Parts: sequence; structure tokens; C-alpha cells
Amino acid sequence: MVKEFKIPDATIERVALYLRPLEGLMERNIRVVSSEKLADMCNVNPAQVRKDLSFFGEFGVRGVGYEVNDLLREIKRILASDREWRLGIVGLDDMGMALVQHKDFQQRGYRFIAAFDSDSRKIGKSLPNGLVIQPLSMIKQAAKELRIEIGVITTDAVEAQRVADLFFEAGIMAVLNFSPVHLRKPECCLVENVDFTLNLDHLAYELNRIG
Amino acid sequence: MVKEFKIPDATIERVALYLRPLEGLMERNIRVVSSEKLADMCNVNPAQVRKDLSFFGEFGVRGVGYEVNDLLREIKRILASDREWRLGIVGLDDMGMALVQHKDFQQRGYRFIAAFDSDSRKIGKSLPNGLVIQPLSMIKQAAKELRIEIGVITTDAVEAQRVADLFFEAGIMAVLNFSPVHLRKPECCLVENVDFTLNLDHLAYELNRIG
DNA sequence: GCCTGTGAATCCATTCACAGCT
DNA sequence: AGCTGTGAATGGATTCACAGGC
Repeated sequence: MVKEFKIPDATIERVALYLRPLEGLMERNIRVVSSEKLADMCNVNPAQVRKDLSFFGEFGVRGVGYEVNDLLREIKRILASDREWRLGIVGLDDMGMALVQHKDFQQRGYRFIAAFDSDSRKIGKSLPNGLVIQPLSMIKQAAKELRIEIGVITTDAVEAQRVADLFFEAGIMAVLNFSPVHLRKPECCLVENVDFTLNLDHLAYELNRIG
Repeated sequence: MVKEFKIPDATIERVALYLRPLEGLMERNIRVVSSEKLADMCNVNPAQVRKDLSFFGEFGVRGVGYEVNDLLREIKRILASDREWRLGIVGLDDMGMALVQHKDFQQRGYRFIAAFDSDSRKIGKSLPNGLVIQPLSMIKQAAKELRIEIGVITTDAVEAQRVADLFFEAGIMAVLNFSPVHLRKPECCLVENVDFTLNLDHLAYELNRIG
């Protein structure tokens, strides 16, 4: 019984956050969790957890809590992360290599199915997962044939926009951007930026405050 | 003339976001920027930019805009990112290696000055930046001697808490955590979590919504 | 008794709109 | 004329507090 009104963005973000702790509980064979316990594990308020979940239906049992397994399944369904997503990556220097091997991605159904690089010395090389690195000129064709859904960019600043444009032209609507530039994009497309320096800036700021 | 009342957290986060575009303008020798232009480059509202900056003083010139160079210096001062910060890292698999080589870190003054791993086969090896990988047992001593300020964790889930505890015991108050677990920490310490799957979850959710 | 689900209340953040300076 | 700086207005998001069901 999913409610019709629009879900707050903050809720979507937090609901994704709940996945990891829930997976942790599953592994420890803990069947039921209260909003208070789950909130603890995510540094949020218990009422927040309940309200977030209530946007999508009534998953809990009063006096008891939430069935971990059910909740996990529901959240994955809500986020559409209950299926495989097909990723293509451009840039196979250290960061790119780290990502294609990243275990969390595979476990969660995010699968790299194509890899590209502009460095001709890298073309034709095989990655540990069996992928062969292709030239950028193959992006369009590969995107169609392999049905790439999400593009990942780990190039330097200079190349990033060009690569993003290639992705968009190839019909890839979503990009995860690790490069240090703000990408221009068509209205319809989505870009998520990852920038660790923001996290470090925040730590630096707080460290400086507390003296 | 810094205002005394507390700065909203959201403002701190956005102010850090303004750094990259400003650096971009510097490189292109653009001296002055309006709140509207800067807002554009960060996908925020111009009034937001002005309000954010006004928390820290009056940096702009009415009728003109903000001096890029000044603004950059001011923001760095505010965030305390106008100096070097000393990082120690644990876990030198792909992700760890990618981070120690990450150019943005060095450019912004985030310097890795120690590296540790629990894998005995890695101990004693040198990294491209000259660091030698040490065993975890060296964390406490190295933290003191080298004055490590921020600890970076790229181990797997099993090791992460143990490493975090070692950091905290060694007097390191801030941790950047790439591992997929929620770290328990003393009241006084800071943890920032990095989790790319959250970004992918968000893209998946949106892709699914728009069909 | 215990814990969820949720309207109401509160708190915070964003945006508007315009006065004030150059 | 142009763009900042900011009180006031708006709009969201968080938290409270309790009714409702196990």
C-alpha cells in the first residue's frame, strides 16, 4: 500500500542508508529490529526511521518491530536496487581499477559490463573480472549492444566532460562522476558527483573547531 | 568580521562545494564572479550563495561581485583547509592505492604521511610516493611521532572497527571510513563515511522513476 | 508493556524581495 | 544600473507525543 504523494528526497537518501545495517543484522541472524535500534546504527532519530518507512507502507508490527528480512526486501524494491544494474566505466587508472574490483558493487547488483580508456596502451588489456578495455570510440556501440544503464567516470578533469557527452549521446541517462569537474548535462539526464575532498574538508573544519 | 552565532551545517557543506568551481575560475584567470554565476556552477540558488557567504563576513562588492582569489582564500581559511593536514591510511589494496595517489588530495594539502596494512606480505613495500607500508602494531607510535591528524580506513568490514579503535587510542580524532560498516566511536571523535553504493542507489531510484 | 504509525508542533533551511552600496 | 547583504516569508524536514494494535 504505497502512498501516492511525493517522497522527500532526504527520505530516499536515508532509506538507502538503512540497507547496510540491515544487511549486517541479516548476517548475524537477527530477525527483528526496532526503529530505535536501527536509528542507533545510522545516527538518526527513531521517529525519523518510522516516518521514513511509513511513506512506503506499514512494514512494522506494533509492540514488536520490523522483520529484518522483509524490510530489506521492501527497501530494495523501493530503491529499485532489487535487480542488476549495468555499468560502463571510463578511466582505468587506480581509481577505476579499484571500482571494478569493489566487492560491495557486485554484491549489490551493480555490475561493470564494459570498460573504456583513452590511453592507447591500455586498450585491449583484460581486467581481473574478464572485461577488455576498449577505446572511447566504442562507447556508443557498446552502450546500445550491452545496454549500459549507468556510466562511471574516473578520468581527469580535462577528459570528463567529453566522456560525459559521449555517454549522453549514447543514450546513457545516469552518470556517476569521480572527476573534479561540474558536468554539463541535458535536462533529462542524471549526474551524481563523488568528491572525497569534501569529506576531508568537513573533518578539517570540525577538527579545527574543537581545537 | 566573523559572526558569532552558529553556522548551519548545510552551509559548511556548500561552502566546501564552492571551492572547486572557484579554483576552476582561477585557472581560467577569471577575477570576479557573481553569486548568480557561482550558483549556476554548483546547482544552487544565488541567494543561497550570498547567504552562505554572509555568515562569515562581507566578501563581495555591491554592483560588482566577488573577487575570486579573495573568496578562495577566505573559504579555505574558514574550512581550515589553508594548511597541510597529515593523513594515515590503513588498507593498501586497490582503493587504498588509488587514494594515496589521488592528485586532488595532494593539491589541497591532504598529505599521506603513513601507511599501514595487516597483510604481512605487504609490510615493508614502498608506495609510489615513497611511503613504506607498516604493520598495524606501529599505528600508535607512528601517530604520535608523525602527528597523524586524520585516519583513513579502506579495510574490509571485519577489520574496520579494530583499526578505528587503534586510531582513536592513538589520539587520532578524525576518521574517513571507506569500509562498509558503521564505526563505533568515542563521543569526542569524528567519523565521515564514504559509500559509493549510496550514489548508485540514488541513480537507480531516479532511473526507475523516470522509466 | 512495548513499539509502530502519524498528526501536530517545532525547528531549520531556502528563497524572495528589496534596501544599500559602488 | 548592477549586484551584494539580509530581514521576512515560505517551505521542508525533524522531532514530539500519543493514539492504536500486538
